[in-house]
Amino acid sequence: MPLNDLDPILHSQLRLAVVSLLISVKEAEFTHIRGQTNATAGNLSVQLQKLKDAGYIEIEKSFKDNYPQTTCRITKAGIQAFDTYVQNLQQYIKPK
Amino acid sequence: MPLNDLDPILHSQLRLAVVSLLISVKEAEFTHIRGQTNATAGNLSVQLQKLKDAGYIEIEKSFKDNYPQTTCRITKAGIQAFDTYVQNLQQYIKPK
DNA sequence: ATAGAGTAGTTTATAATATAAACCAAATGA
DNA sequence: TCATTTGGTTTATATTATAAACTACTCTAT
Repeated sequence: MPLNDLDPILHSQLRLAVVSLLISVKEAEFTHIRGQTNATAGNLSVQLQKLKDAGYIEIEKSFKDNYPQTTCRITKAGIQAFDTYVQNLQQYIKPK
Repeated sequence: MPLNDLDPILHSQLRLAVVSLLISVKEAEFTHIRGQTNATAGNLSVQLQKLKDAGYIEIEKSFKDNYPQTTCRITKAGIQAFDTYVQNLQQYIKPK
């Protein structure tokens, strides 16, 4: 079994954590993701943008209680990419 | 269950492939690893050095049929680090 | 009303990483 | 003999991740 390449968009601790989280909750706010991942706001902002550029998540901006609110949602492509990533990764980590 | 940090030495496709390979075969030559991973020689050279610096592999240089030969072997620390990495990674990729 | 602190981010600069290109030394083959 | 090949290493460059600085508000207390 060959070692397939790992999607570089997902092979990043923070982006993987974000996608992993969104896979299970479907939708989450910036601040919540920040809390769950312990990322700095700047880093999270950049990485969310990359996930959006890759088409793996959607970002919706609104206001909640007068404050800006950024809501993230996983896309079909994101779920698909995650599944493929996990499949490929198994080849690296499963005992032979 | 919290998302533990992933060892940055192992969270690199090529280094992970190298360690994964060495875990299963115990010992391998530079050229063999290069063939299995499709890495360029330069990249592999650098990454092997990093794994050595981290104490995850041993590198032994000798000559075989007049040509230089670089043999790599996993260390106890390498096995331990890989196990921990896999454990932590499971939190990211396993379905919740 | 306004100064100070806090919220929710983005942008930009820097540090770290990965990768490729160039190079080296010796061996082999035409 | 000189061009190629083998088996690498070193160095330069592109990519990534991260932190620091900044923007644009809001809230609270005076």
